[in-house]
Amino acid sequence: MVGPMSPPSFAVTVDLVVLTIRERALQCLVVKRGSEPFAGRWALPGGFVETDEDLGDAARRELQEETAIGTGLHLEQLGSYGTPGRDPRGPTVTVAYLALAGSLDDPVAGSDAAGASWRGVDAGSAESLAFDHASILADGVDRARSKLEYTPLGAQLCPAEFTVAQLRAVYEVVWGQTLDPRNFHRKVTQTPGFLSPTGRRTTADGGRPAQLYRAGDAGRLHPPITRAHE
Amino acid sequence: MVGPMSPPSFAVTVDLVVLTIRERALQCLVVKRGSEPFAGRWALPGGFVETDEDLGDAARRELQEETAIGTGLHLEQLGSYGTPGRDPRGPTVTVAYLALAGSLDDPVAGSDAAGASWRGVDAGSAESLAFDHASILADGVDRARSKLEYTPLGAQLCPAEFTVAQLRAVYEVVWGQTLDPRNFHRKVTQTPGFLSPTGRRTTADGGRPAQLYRAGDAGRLHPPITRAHE
DNA sequence: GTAATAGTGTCTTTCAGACAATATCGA
DNA sequence: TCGATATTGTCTGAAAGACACTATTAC
Repeated sequence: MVGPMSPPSFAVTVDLVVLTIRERALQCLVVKRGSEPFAGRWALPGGFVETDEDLGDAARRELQEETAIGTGLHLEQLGSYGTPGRDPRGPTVTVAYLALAGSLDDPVAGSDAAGASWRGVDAGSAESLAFDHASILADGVDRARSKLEYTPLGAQLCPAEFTVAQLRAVYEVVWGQTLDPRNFHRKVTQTPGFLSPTGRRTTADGGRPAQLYRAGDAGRLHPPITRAHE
Repeated sequence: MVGPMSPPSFAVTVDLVVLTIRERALQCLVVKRGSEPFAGRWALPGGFVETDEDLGDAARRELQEETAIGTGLHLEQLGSYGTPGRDPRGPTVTVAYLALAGSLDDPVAGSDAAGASWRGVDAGSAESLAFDHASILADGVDRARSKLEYTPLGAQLCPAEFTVAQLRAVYEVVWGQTLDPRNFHRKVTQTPGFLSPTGRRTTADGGRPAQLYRAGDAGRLHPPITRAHE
């Protein structure tokens, strides 16, 4: 029997998968790294957790520092990644968070980072991300796809006020399939708590003016919105 | 601008929520701690991650060392917990894993720990767990409840071969609600890939002999099994 | 036979998918 | 007027909930 040993020492980081819809595509917030390792490469926003800081608070702080986005964003823990060697600086575990941003809060500023931008989430353009961030991003997109099925979080990817058609576009882009406008309309308007009507209308899309809604207060969709699963 | 600082140092642990059904109740694997902090208190099995070790591997190793259970258990990452002060030894982040154990592999041995046992998961009996393990356990139970809806993992909580009635008992215990035997039978036997018949029968429960099944190869249930949500 | 559990069938309701028809705008 | 989009409605098929009924064992 040996005496008590001090436990192995790790650095802990948070990384954020922040998704939004732009140009009718699902896009992800990335920052250009200003320092080694991977200086000049694109990566998910994130950084070291302080020892007196909760994980979620660290995620919110890093998001604020690096991209000045998303006060009041819905943040959800996605998973943790600790494969040995994933960070050349030494043993590092990262806790990934997922956030969905409405299409309006797009202006992005860098402060800690050399730059920040949105980019598509398709496999090709994600390949070049630093660390294991391509894999984390893929997990985030998967999670977002699932969340849209059984939660009303699709509304988080819309502006504060939106039409049913805009919400449908979110689903179509995230799921990569077209949905029948009439059945979708029936589904979302008749699910209690999904949408709350503002009474206002917009005619921005041409055609008959559409009702404007904001996100309702439902926590979970019953029954879920179904999609063709592979 | 300051120079590069060494990042804050954390210990990283894994903790396991291992659930099974015993005595018609959902039970959880706990170990009695053999050393400080919380010596003599019950806790979830778990321990420090080595720096050259993947998180999932560490979870499997700790489970093996502390309880000699579960070679070939389904292991799934549950979430990470890093509230400052959660471990009196210093800054510690724990990555929790969820596992579902069939009712047969119950004998439990301690080696690192002073003892190991199953205990009910109800709020009352979980209160006394060390660290923030009561909260982790609650999250694990929540996750298990959800997984039963849209995956065939309920079969993982049964022996290798089981009857539809045994499977139904699993759902009833985990969800805390009774299900109609006839509708449940129709649902699980007609969902492709959920169950695979062995051809054998058992009469252990009295009455007409029941078909024995083993878990099928479906990854996801379409449509899901629904439960009354609150 | 009875008691007990397994399994089938049937009716009703709810809801998704397909799609016709109508409504209300701009040009 | 037309072209575009929004919204309502209708029909059909899949599947859940309720529950009668039959099947097969032990006693």
